[in-house]
Amino acid sequence: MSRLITEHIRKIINSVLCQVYPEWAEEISYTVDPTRERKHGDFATNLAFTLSKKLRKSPHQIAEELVRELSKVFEEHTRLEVAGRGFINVFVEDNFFEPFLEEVLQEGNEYGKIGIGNGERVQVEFVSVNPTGPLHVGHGKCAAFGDSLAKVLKCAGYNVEKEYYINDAGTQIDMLGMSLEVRYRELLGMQAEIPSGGYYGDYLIDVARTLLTEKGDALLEIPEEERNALFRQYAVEKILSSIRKDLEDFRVTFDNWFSERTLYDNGEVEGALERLREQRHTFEKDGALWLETTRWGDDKDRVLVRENGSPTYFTSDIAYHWNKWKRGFKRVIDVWGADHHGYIPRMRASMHALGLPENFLDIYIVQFVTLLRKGQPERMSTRQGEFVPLRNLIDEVGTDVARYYFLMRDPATHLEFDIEEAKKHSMDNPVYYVQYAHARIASVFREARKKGLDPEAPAAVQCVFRGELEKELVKKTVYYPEIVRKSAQQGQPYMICNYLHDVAGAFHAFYNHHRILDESDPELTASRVRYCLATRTVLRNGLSLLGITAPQTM
RNA sequence: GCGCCCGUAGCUCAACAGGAUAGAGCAACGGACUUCUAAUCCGUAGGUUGAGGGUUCGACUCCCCCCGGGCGCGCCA
Repeated sequence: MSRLITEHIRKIINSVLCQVYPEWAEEISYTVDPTRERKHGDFATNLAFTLSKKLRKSPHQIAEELVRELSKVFEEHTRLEVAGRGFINVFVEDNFFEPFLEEVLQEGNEYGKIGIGNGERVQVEFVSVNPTGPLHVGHGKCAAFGDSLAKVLKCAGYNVEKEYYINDAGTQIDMLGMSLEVRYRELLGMQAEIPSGGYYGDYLIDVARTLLTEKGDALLEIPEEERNALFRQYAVEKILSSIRKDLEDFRVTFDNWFSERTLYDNGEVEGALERLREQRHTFEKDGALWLETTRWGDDKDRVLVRENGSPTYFTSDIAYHWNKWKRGFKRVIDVWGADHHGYIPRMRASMHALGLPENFLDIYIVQFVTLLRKGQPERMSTRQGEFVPLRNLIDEVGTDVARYYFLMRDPATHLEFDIEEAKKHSMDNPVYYVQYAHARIASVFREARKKGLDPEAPAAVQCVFRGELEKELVKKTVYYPEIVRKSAQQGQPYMICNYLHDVAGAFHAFYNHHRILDESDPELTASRVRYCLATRTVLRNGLSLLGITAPQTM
């Protein structure tokens, strides 16, 4: 388990706090952050400001008192000062970082794992695209986000399961089956028209073709009900397997694929309705059964069972989440496309209606992607058949680039993805910037081995920085566990991207100004190789959280 | 009309639970390869954080109002 460097400082401060202001030590909240500017030291805390509210004394005065006490407790190689209106700045000697640097090297691939999740069971459900057509680029953004979020949470100590919910029931699937049948008829030379609301995409022609070769040309003679089921099932099966293939090539995997139909087959939809009735949150009106979602802030109440007796999609979704709860998840995360955000209030309301804890369901909304090509935006919509399949993007820019671009921003914001820019192998491309740093380290290590050095061997050297660039690099490197924590707490993998870009920048600067392998100075070489080793570890581990490769050469 | 998201340098975005003089990259301009990969580095320039109020020691960050953009408001899924 990796240590957080600011936690280390915080512990020291807390111990003093307990002595000086025991009455506030518990409840006071304050920050310990690395500073932006060199003259403010290495870390700074706003403790005096937050205390000043409680103590009704000036921050500056409090800071001075605290510094007097803190100086007694801090190690010798730290210096404290009061700055500005009451900031406490902490200056540390180089070897302050030594144990943290050593930890990176010791933990290797495990570095960055922290325990804030306490092994709590969390489920991340994402993509869950209807098996009615291929994945498009927007789905790709959801896929990259959900997959990476799950990895980050796992790294933070949660027990995470990834799940794909297959909407294999309902009218859309009926439409799909009918559309496939139309394509099948066309192949047999018959006239047929795709029903309105059906699926026009060419992919169904391909499916019809394999259906024809696999099952022959006599399918239309089967009685209607059985035939419909056959076309439905066949279409879902084929499309789902192509979705799986796309996801696999995008390095997105799931622990579980959950079928909506099983909820009906196992009576769980009925069970959920039963539960809602027990909780007395349903009522009948106009021949339908309703859930009083307005009670928890929804705009209007929602229908659970239609006048014709069939449950709505909403109902099976409630049953699905009830099922998640019964499976023992303490917290579930849903990742939805932006077009579903109007669905949030009723979903939250239904969780209340079931009697589930307030924080059980977490919903992330992923905004759309605008794909640009030479300034020309390309829209996507599954129905019209004019969409950009994720497959095309993977083929064109590759999985690494696509994933990075999807992950580098808050998913709640619109993303402009310029394909031409992304294809450039240049500094326009942040993916390569990060990967290049990793490849450079690999290259240095190859060179070292040629010279008979083993860069991976433990070296008996201490942190003594020759210049700010070395210190900056090490400081950033050992900050990695904090980034994992923040990223997990806020559910934001983009923080990993920003951080890695930052580390890569620190490395490139270091690399350009310092000779790493210096035969005239073995000790210097040894310590610089250590910095490289630590940097490589962090780059590699961070990239793996993003599902992006860390290349040896470029 | 109502609800949610967004608005920061010319462009794309940061700013980590309210902290110090708002930072990067791209684009522009000027420099650095007899050396471990120049897909790199160093420097210059670029801002009333959409507008206006409020909260306080302190606001890009929180509250109110307005402007602009996106999305959603089915007994569809």
